Amino acid sequence: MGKLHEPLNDQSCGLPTALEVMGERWSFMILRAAFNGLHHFEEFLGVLGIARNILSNRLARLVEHGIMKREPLPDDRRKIEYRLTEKGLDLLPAMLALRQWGEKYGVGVPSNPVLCDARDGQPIAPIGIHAHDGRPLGPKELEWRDRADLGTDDHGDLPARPALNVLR
Amino acid sequence: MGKLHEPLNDQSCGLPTALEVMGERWSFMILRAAFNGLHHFEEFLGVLGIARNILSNRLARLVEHGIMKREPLPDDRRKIEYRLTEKGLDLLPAMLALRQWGEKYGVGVPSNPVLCDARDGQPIAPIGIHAHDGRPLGPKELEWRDRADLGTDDHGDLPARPALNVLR
DNA sequence: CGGTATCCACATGGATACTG
DNA sequence: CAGTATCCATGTGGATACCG
Repeated sequence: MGKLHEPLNDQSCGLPTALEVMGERWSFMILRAAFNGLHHFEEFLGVLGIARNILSNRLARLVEHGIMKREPLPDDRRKIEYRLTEKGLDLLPAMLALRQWGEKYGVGVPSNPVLCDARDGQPIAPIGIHAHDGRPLGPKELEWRDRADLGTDDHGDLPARPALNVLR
Repeated sequence: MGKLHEPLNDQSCGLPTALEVMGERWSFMILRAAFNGLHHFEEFLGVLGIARNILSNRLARLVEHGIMKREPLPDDRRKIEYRLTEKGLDLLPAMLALRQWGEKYGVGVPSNPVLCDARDGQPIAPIGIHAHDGRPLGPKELEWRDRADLGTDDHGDLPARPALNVLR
């Protein structure tokens, strides 16, 4: 395979950065399991049906990237807990957005469990794009702008293609 | 490598579905380029620095999955345009969520171009989780609930782990 | 329990040449 | 221009045995 562990050739966009960590399919599944409350090596092993060496490798990589932390339990130092860090928890919106897309276009089976507002017990709203005033925005109300046009100077991301011309 | 093209062993969650399509790193990068306005084989080729055969393969797969469509131009049938479908466009929130995460924890360079509200020109709000009334929710205001508890019956996703116990 | 260490299968990816 | 066809390198993943 190509040079998988060289950083992707793009320094100015966050997407390649995210991909470098999440680009491996098992990392995603491990994260999902972690979000659903799994903490131990053998739990992941059983639930995911992943090989030991791969699980070991992926957990180590997630820890390296600061997405999960590894803590031996005080009572039995052989027992180890893996927990999401803040950085890992911050992946929740991305995970949910992907999951919702998969539910919309996949087999069509809404999945379980459902993430709910703890206060009223109601399911959360679909992840979407919102203006700063909170109004939800459809793809037609969006446009690309150069950051420079907003006041701050910056470098390019992709060759300037300011229009979301994907929509006409 | 394992059986990469067997569906991931989970029928009731949308995340594996999404992963099956987006799990390949190049697919992500191609999608990003498409969202930024690229439409042609050689454009992708030049911008992404991907091998011809891989690009060909990934484009075909994206078309297969209904995420992009391939249309020969009426004037010159050799020229082909690749465009995002509705299904592809619906990946935008997930892409943005990942990108924002990457920007927050990556090299820290905010990327270009910036997606803005076409009406007021202001950058969109960060992708986040919202209650049905629109109020933004932090991780501590979230909890997992079984779908059955909401009225509709359903099957399991992962072994029942209703609590987002990741947060305490 | 939570890993390493091996060994092996094969998918992904790069480079390059060729084609309609 | 938009691909195929080939060849080859290596990363990902599975199975299994072993270890502290």
